[in-house]
This record gives sequence, structure tokens and C-alpha cells, in this order.
Amino acid sequence: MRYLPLRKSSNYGAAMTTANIRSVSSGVNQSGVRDHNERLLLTLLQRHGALAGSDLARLANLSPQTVSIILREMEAEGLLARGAPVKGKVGKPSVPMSLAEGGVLSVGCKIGRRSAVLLLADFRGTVRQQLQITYAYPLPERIFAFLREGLTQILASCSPDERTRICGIGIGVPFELWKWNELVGAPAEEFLLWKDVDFASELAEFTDLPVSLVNDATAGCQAEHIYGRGKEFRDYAYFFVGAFIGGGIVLNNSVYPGHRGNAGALGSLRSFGPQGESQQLIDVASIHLLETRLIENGHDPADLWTLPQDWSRFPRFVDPWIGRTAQELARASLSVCAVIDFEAILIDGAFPTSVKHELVERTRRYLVNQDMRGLIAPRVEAATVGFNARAIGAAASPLFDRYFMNGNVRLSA
Amino acid sequence: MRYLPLRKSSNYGAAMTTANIRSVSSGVNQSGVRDHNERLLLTLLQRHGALAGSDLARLANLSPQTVSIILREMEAEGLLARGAPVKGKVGKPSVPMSLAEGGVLSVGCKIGRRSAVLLLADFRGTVRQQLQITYAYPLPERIFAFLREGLTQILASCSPDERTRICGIGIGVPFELWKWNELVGAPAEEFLLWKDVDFASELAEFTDLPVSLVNDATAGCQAEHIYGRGKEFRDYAYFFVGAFIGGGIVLNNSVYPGHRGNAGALGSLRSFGPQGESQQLIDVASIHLLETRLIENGHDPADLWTLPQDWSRFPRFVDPWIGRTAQELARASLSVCAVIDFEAILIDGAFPTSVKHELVERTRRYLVNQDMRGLIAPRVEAATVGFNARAIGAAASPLFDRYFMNGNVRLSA
DNA sequence: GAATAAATAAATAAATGAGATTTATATATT
DNA sequence: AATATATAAATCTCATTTATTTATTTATTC
Repeated sequence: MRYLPLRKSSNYGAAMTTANIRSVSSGVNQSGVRDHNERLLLTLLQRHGALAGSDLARLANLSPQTVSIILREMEAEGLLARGAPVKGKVGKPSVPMSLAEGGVLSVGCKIGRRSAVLLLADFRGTVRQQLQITYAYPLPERIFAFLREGLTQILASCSPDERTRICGIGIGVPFELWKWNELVGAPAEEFLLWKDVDFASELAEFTDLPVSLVNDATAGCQAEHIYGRGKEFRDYAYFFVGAFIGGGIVLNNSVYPGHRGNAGALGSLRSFGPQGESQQLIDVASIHLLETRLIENGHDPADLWTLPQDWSRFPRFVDPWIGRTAQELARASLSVCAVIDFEAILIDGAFPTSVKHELVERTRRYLVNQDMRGLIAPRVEAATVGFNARAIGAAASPLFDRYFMNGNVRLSA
Repeated sequence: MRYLPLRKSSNYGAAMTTANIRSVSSGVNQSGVRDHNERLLLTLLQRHGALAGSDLARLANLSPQTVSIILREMEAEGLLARGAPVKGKVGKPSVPMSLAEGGVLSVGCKIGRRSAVLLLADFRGTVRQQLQITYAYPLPERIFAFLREGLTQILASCSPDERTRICGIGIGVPFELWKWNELVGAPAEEFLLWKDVDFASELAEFTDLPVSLVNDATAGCQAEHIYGRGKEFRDYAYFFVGAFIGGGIVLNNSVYPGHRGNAGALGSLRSFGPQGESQQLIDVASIHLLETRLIENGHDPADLWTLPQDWSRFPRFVDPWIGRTAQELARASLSVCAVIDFEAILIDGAFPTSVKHELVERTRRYLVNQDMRGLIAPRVEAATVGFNARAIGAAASPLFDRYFMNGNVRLSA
């Protein structure tokens, strides 16, 4: 956890944050305690915004002295910034501390079916730089060339100090990308190249940054969790309606990527067609359905994606699509709540905000008509991060690896 | 964690085991470290059986010295028993330590739709005493009278030392019991009494034991997790096919009861009938379906439940029931795996072992014909604890509260 | 084949060290 | 004067490190 001079650590014991997780695994010693408490304070600052030491002590259930020591240490490392003393209350004014925006930087990348994004984010989640390419379908060579060049460009724009503060690169990729050839219209054989790609070693060719690999929709969930409305709920399921729908889940205030990195594969939820035939949510609640409909009617599907988005030109297609999607989301929400008693369902997607709100509203209406025996009705809410969620969330992944509390394991890169 | 003389603890800090959990919550101090490490060693002993200190040190990633100190302390408290030294290897013989069976005792209770069970289990999970009542449907007065008398009887049979070693009472109850009146055939009004029942305060009338409340199927899952095949898997979903089907889930080697205690409400999973109408799993994969069929054909349904169970007299009804149930379980398994990428699906129920194995086998066969795009196929396995799982698991709940590692929160009683 | 030394592993005592808490004090405000 | 924040110094807990003891197997010697 120490920034430049690495904390002297023994062979025994471990950071507490990850201890629960690797099953029944690791014992803990004092440096594990410090690591845990540092992450805890950083996480509280991340979630609540600026807080005085005394507040942190109360929230963390630690003695003020302990908090003071840890804060001064992290301040000296440049991780924390000191705010203006707050007067107006009896007693010595408190000094609110907050995450120093330039204290840690992180790189995120999202590999989508139509485009890839590479960005640099700071400790507070603000995007500092963003690069993008589009393609008919992604292939490894093209993607890694983009990453190599993009990373060079990003690093070139950073000061030497900033470069040392970049803590890693997170990559959001769809699960088993090589099987998506049909959906994206790529030749199966060529697309199979993805199967043997090892992201960590490919990236090691041109960077020493630690790499974390995340499911793309899970990354979107991560972004919503820290920069959006995620903090409001302890347990929730997150739907991201993109060209193909995907999802992520949050348990105990932590994104849960799953043992094999495939938790929240909500696109694979079972649905059924009018004749009772089995389908998957991805077949009935994705934007590509709308795209197909537009093409069939002689419109250019690219209009759906160009920014700033405006879908109001196609009400004849958009409206029924929203209805169908809402119905499917309502059913899917309950299926999901039978597995985990989620407090809420958050819905986001690559669509205009007005569409999102309409979709949420209609999903709520469908929900009350469902059979809810034995279930606790979840709240259905609109997520706020939107379009870029997956790349931003990917960038958050290395931050969590080193600085924040995370109940959960992630895919080894 | 200290047994009789409670560990002196400060107002600050907390046990680490629960720290991750209560969200971003508690900081940790030295006594939290000790608590964590003690629980870790006990959990390792619970899962692996007897282990020498040197092995524990390696598994827990703690120094041998630390393990030695903790083991001697827990041995002095009577929690651990010393095994015969193991010779035959180079070096000083190792002394395997194991959970002392009488070291901790625990009471468990399961309230079912047809019967209630109260039992006393030891630290190793062995049932020492078991009491049972049956009824047409459960009502609070009757149940609490049973608990009061049963507990008195159990305590009377214990030595004074044993009484002090009982660490709590766990109660497994169906979620929102007061809504089950239709299914069990009880008058709605009378059954509604359950709604305002506060188990903790009712039990406080006649016992000082700490009370933990758990969902009944989750309790079954807990039992399988520690005494059955659960240790083999890190993440799995557990189906218990009783009069009504229910379930539980395990994440990161810990039973996850859910924020509101209703995770693994697998009976509420959506299914669909021949006309595409929406149903719940509980309507299509429960033993009560078979019961109804037997009644329709003039058989006595009690024959299904009398021990030792023998269902071979009704092949004409049992066989199609297994087929239908297997088909539903196969579908449900995939729905569940879209939410969490479970390694395995464990199936148990209140049926003879032969029926269980047939059901598992057929579920596997149906599974391979399902649409598995985007999913990782889970293993389907037969659970082993069986009939009594829910009461045994309920008894395990207080043990986990105090002695074992548990990544997860439980319902506050 | 018996005696003996060397090697190895387990277990633990004593010293050390990390890090949290407790107690006490300075400081800035109402 | 009262109160709350912040921190210095002393204390305490608990894990690690280092060193020692003990019990065993294995190799060597007589």
C-alpha cells in the first residue's frame, strides 16, 4: 500500500481485504491491519467525499489517533488533499480530507463489438484523456496496436511524476469474445484468434503496468457503483443495454465479478417467446434488435450511435422496442431476485437519457404485475454513468486492486 | 472469542471476519486480528479434519509460532483435542489437533410446514438429541411451547459444564411464513399471527441463549456446506426439494443468506407452462405435486414421509414426477448461473437417496440440451445431508457467529 | 546388526517490531 | 468556560524473527 517505498512485508500474513475471499485462506498480521484500515479510510473518502479525521474515526470505528496517523501518512504520499478548515461549530475547526485527484491515475480500456475506448482517469474518476477506434468487428492485432499507440500517447502527455502515479490498466472484455462472431458478423475462423489471447502477456510487451481483466458489463457496473447511484444500495443487479445486453451484480457494497469472472451474465437469462420457446434475454432486449428493425425499414443504424444521441426521429420503432425491452427487464429482474434478494435493479445503456427513463418507468409498471410470491420487490432505478461506463469502470479496477476495499476477487489477468 | 473469560476488548476496532461485510464499515485492531486468525484455524480444522500445527501454519500462511500460541490457548479452553503423535516421517512427530467434539454445543430448530424439529449438535456437527412434533400447520403458540419444553428437556440432560458450552440457538423458518397459509391449508387469519412474531424476544422469555434466525432452505444449504459436499465447491446453488422447493447459495465458500435473508429463494424462480403462462418453480418442482397426484389416485400421501422412506410402491407416479422435476431443475440451474457463475448445483430433498440420484442424473441429461450461450456449465451433484439438513444447518448458525469464518452477514434475530 | 552421527521437522521460548489504543495536552472555536 | 479537533507520548496486543529443544529418520561406522 505504501506508494513509492514499498511497505516492508513479511512472508506471513496478508492484507485483510482479500483474506475472506480466497476462501478459507490467509491469516492476518499487523501490516495486514494497516492495509485494511488504509483501504477503509480511502473507501470512505471515495464514497462520502471529503471527511474530517474525527468523522472518519467515528465511521470507521477507529480511534482518532489511529486515523490521524494514517491520514498524515497518506497525505505525505500525496494520496490525500487537505480542505479548508470548517468553522461555525463549537470546538477546534475540523480539516476535511479528500482523495487528491492527481494522487493516483489509472488507465481503462473497453473492447466492444463496434468500438474500443482507451482512457486515463484520476483518483476521483474524472476522465483526463480518451481515445477511441471503431471497426466492423474487433481483432486482436488491431486492438493491441491501438492499445500500444494509445498508451504511448497517453504517457507522453503525462509529467514524470504523473507517470509514476499510474497504478495499472484495466481491460473490459465480453465473456468468451471468440464466440461472438455470429452476433458481430465476423468470420468464425478469424475471430477464434481471440481464444488464445493472453491479455497480460500481450500488454507486457509494451508496458510494465499491472493488468486487470474484467468482464465488460461488470466494469460498467463497477463504474456505476463508485461514480453513479451504486452507493445508494448495498446489493443490486445492474443491466447495461448495449448493442447486446449484459449485466453485473453488487453484493455487500462490492462488485462481485464471480469465480470465473462471469457473474452477472444477465444476457443469458432465460426468456420465452410467444410459442413458449426458450430464448435468452440477449435475443429479446438488446439494441441490436432495434438496429435490425431500422435496417429492415431502410434507415441507417449508425444514427442510433452517433453522439449526441437523438432517437426521437424513430418513434415508430423506438417506442415498441422500449415496451418489449421493459417487459423483458421486469421479468428478468424477478428471476434475478430469486437468486439474490437484491435491494434494487439499476438500468443503464447506450441510449439517450430520455429513453432510459422511459424504459425504467415502464419496467416498474410491468414489475407490479408479475408473480412476486416469496420475493421482496426490488426498486427499479435509472443508472447515471451511461455510455462510457464500461471503460471508466475498467479503469477503476486497478484502483480497487490497490487502494479500495473490495470484498471480492477479480479475474487474474 | 475467548470462551469463559471474555477477551478484554476496546471500544474501537472489530473482528476482521465480519469487517468486509458490513459493507464499508469497521476498522480493525489487534484483537480483531486474533479473532480472525482463531476463526481461520478453527475453520481449517472444521473443513480438513485434524491437522498439525505445522500444517495449519502453512495453510493459514501464519508463522508456526503464532499458530502454536493460538492452538495452546484454544486447547486450554477445551475447544481443541490433541491427537496421537504421527510418526513415520523424518523429524519430530507432529501432533494433529482437531475440534473437540464437546468443545462447543449448539441448538438448532427447523419450523416446517408439516413438522418442527429441535436438536442439540456438537462442535463436529453430530446430533446428540433430537425432538420432533408434527401438525397440520404450524402456529406460534404451539411452536413456542414446543421450543420451551424441548429446550428444558435438552438442558436437563446436559451436565453443568455442557450447559455453559451451548453457544446459541439457530432457527430455520420459511421466508414470510404468514403468507403460506394457502399452501399448507391453514386459515389465513390465524396464520397471520406469524407476521408479528419476534423470535428473539419470544425466546428471551425462557432462555438467555443468543438466537439467530435463518431462512430454512438457507439452513439446509449451511448444513450441506459444512457437513456435506459443500466443501468441494467455492460457489454453488443448493436446491432442497421438500414439500415445497427452496434453495440457498454459497459464494466464496460461505453461505450467503442475503441482505434481507432471502437469497436463494429458488422456489420463486420463474418457469412457464405449456401455454407459455408464467409459473414459479415451487408450483412445478415440489413434492406436494406428487402428493396431490397420490391423493387423486386414492393413496395415502403420508406414505411419502414415513421413515425409512420407500417410494418404490408408486413408480407410476414417482417416475413422471422425477422427469418433470429434473427438467425444471435443469432450466432453473441455468437461470441461476446467469446471475452468478456457480461452479456447481447441489440437489437435495426430502426423498429417498435413490430418487435423489435418479433426479440428479436426469437433470444432467436435460442440462446439456439447454441454450448455454454466454454461460459456464455447472456441475450437477447430489447433496448428501438429506432429510434433516435444515435443522442441522440451523444449529450451525450460532457456531458460525462465534467460531468460524463467515464472509457473510446473517439476519439479525 | 548395533551404535552413533547427521539431517530434518515440529514445537516453543525469548526478543523484536508493527500498529492500535489510552492518556494527556495544545489549539481553536462558540 | 465549555467543547471538539488534532496529535504527542506511553502503553498494550499480537505477530514475526531468532534461537533452542525435542523427537524422529537416515546414513555411516564399527
